[in-house]
Amino acid sequence: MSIRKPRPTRSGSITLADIAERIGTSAITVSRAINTPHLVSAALRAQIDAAIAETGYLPNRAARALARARSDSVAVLVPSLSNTVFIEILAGIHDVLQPHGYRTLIGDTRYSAAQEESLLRAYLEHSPDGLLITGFEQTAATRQLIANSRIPVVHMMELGPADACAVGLHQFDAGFAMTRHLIERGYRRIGFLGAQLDPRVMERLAGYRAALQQAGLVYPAGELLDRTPSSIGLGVQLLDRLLQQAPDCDALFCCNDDLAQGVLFECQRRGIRVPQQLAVAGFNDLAASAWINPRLTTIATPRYAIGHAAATMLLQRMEGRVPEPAQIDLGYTLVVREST
Amino acid sequence: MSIRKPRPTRSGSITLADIAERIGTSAITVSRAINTPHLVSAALRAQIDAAIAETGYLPNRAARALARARSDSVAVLVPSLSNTVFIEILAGIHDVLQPHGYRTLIGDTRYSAAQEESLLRAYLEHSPDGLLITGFEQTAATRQLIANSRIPVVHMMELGPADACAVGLHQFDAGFAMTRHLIERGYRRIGFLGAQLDPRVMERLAGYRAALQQAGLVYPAGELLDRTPSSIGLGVQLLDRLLQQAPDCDALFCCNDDLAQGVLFECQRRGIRVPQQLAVAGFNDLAASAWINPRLTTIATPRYAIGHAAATMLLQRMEGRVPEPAQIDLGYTLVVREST
DNA sequence: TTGTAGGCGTTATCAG
DNA sequence: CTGATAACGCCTACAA
Repeated sequence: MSIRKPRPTRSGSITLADIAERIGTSAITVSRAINTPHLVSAALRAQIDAAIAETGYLPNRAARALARARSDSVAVLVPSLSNTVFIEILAGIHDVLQPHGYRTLIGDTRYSAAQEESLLRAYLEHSPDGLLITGFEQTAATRQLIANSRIPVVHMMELGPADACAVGLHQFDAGFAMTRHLIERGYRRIGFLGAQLDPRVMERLAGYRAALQQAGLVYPAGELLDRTPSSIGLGVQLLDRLLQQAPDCDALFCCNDDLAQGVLFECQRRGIRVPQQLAVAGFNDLAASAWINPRLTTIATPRYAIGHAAATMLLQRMEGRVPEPAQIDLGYTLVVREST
Repeated sequence: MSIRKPRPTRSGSITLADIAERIGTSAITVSRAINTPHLVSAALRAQIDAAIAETGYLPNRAARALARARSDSVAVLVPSLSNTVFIEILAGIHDVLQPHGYRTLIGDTRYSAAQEESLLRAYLEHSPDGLLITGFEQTAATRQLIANSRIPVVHMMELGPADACAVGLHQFDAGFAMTRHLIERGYRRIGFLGAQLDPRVMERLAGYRAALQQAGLVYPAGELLDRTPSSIGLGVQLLDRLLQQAPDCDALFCCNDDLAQGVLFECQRRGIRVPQQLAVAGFNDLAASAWINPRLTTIATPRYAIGHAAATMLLQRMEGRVPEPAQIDLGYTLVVREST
C-alpha cells in the first residue's frame, strides 16, 4: 500500500484528486462520475456526488480546456453594445448556445476594424471553439487570424461571398424597399440621413440611391451623411442641417430609428407636421418606434432570429457538420405606420 | 547532443516549445521574451519576436491560467443587457479593466437570483480573479459560492452592509428627492408607476412613500406596481390603468424613463397636457429623455462612473490592496426639465 | 542571461 | 467498471 503524499495545491481550491482521496478512489473516476456518470457504479457515484456537494467542488475549466484541447466557449464580436440591435442578437445566440454548455465571450469592437482585430487576437488565446462575427469588413490580419485558427466562423447581419457562412439580410434590398415605399406614397424629394456610416448603412444608402435613380428622382441635396455614431440627439441636429441644405425635402429616410426618432421629436418642436409636410422613415424598428408620435414607419429586422440562426449554424459546424445552406437570408419587413 | 523528439500536439496549434525549437532555445526563454522581455538578451528577443510573428503564435490562456493559478478574467453579473443602464456600467468596467489585461465574462441574470446563482457557478469554473455583481439580493447559495471562492467582490448600483465593497447610490434617497421635487412644485396627488419590481425599484418606491408620508400626502390609489419588465409599451398600458384607478392624479413618478416615455407618448395621443394636467417624472435619464416632448424630468444616475469606480476598486482588491473607503456613494442628480 | 525539473487540474489511452 | 500513466501548454523555483 502506497502512502499518499499530501497534496498541497498552489491555489488552495478543491480538485478532483481531493474528492478522490476523500472517498478512496482515483481522480479519473471522479471525473467520469461528473462527465459520464453511466460509466461509474451507482455506489461510487453516490459517494462522489455527496463529496462534491459537501466540499463545494467546482471543476477547473482551464485544466479541462487544456486537457481536451477545446474550451466550450464561443467568441462573439459585435460593433456595439449600446445599440439594442446587437443586444437582441446576443440574446438569440445565448439562447442557443447556453443549453449546449457553451460560454460566450462577448467583444464590443466599437465599430472599429482595428479593435475587432485586437479583440479577436485576445479571444483566440482562449481557444474558442467557434466565432460569430458581424459583417464582412474584416482587416486582412483579422482574416488571417481566423484562417490560421481553423475554427468555424459564422458572419451575422449581412450576406456575403458564397463560400462563407452567414445569416442576415440584404441591407441593400431593405434600403431599396423603403425608398420604393416612399416613392409609391407619392413623395418626390426624398432625402437620406446617414450616421455612423458602417457597411450596413452604406448598403442601405446604395439601395436608396438605386431606387431614386430607377424612378428618375435622384436628389443629391437630400443626402446628409455624418460619421458620428447614431443617436437621437444627432437626429435632431441632422434635421436642422438637412432643412438648410434641402428645404423642399418632402420625405426623409433615416438610416436607423434613433435618428428618425430625433427627427420626429424635432419636427414636433418646430411644428412641422408629419407626414403632411415631411414624411419620416427609419430602420430597425426599435422599441420606441411603435409608440412615438406619429408612429414611425420603419424596416423591421429579425435580430433575435439572426442571432439564433447564426448560433445554430455555428453549432452544426462545431460538431463537424456542414450546414446547408451556408447562407441564410432572414429578410426584413416593411412596417408602415403613421409617419409616412 | 540529445535528439529532440518530434512533438506532435493534439490540437495542432503552435506552442512555446515550437517557437523555441525553431530558433534553438528553450520554451521558458520564449515565455520570458513574451512576459518579461527585459530578462532576455536583445539578440534572442529579436529572433523570438520574429519567429512569433512568422508563425502567428498565440499564447494559450488555459495553460497560462493553470500554471499561474489566475486567469486574468473578471466575472460581471448584471440583471439585464437590454437596459442601457447596465450597458453603460459595462463600458465603465471595460475601460478600466481592459488596459490592465483583464478579460470580462459578462453574465446576464435576467433579473433572477436563481439565474445569477447558476451563472456564477458557471463562471467560477473559470476561476475569475474578481467579481462584479449587481445589488445585494443574492441567494444564500450564491453568497456561499462567493465566500468559498475567496475572490474579491464589488457590488454595484446600491450601497449595502458596511463590510461589503460597493459603488452606487442610495436609491431610496433618489426616490425621495424626486418626490420632494414634485411636492414642492405643488402637486398634491402624486402617483407612482413601478415595473419589474427589482430591489432598486422597491427602494425608490420606499423613498416615494416616505416623502409623501412626511408631507401628509399619502396617496395609495396612485400606486400601480407590475412585475412585468419595464418598457415603453408597458408605460402606455400602465397609464391607462392608473387613470382608471386614480383619475384625479396630478403627477406621476415613473420608476424609470422607459415607463415615463410611454406615459408621455400616450398623454400626447390622448391630448393630456403635460405638465399642466399631469406632471410626469422618470428615473435614470436615458438618451431619449432629453429630447422627448415635453423633455422629461428625471433622476440622472452615474452609470458609467459606477462601472468605472467599481472596476477600479476591484482592481485594488485583486492586487491585494484594501480600498478605502469600501463604499462609494456616487449620488444622483435631479434633472428638472419640462415635464414637471 | 539561460536552462532544467516539475507541477498546475483535467482527460485520453490503454490495461486490468 | 476502475485505475495507472502520460499528456495538454505554460510557469515557478531553482540551478548554472
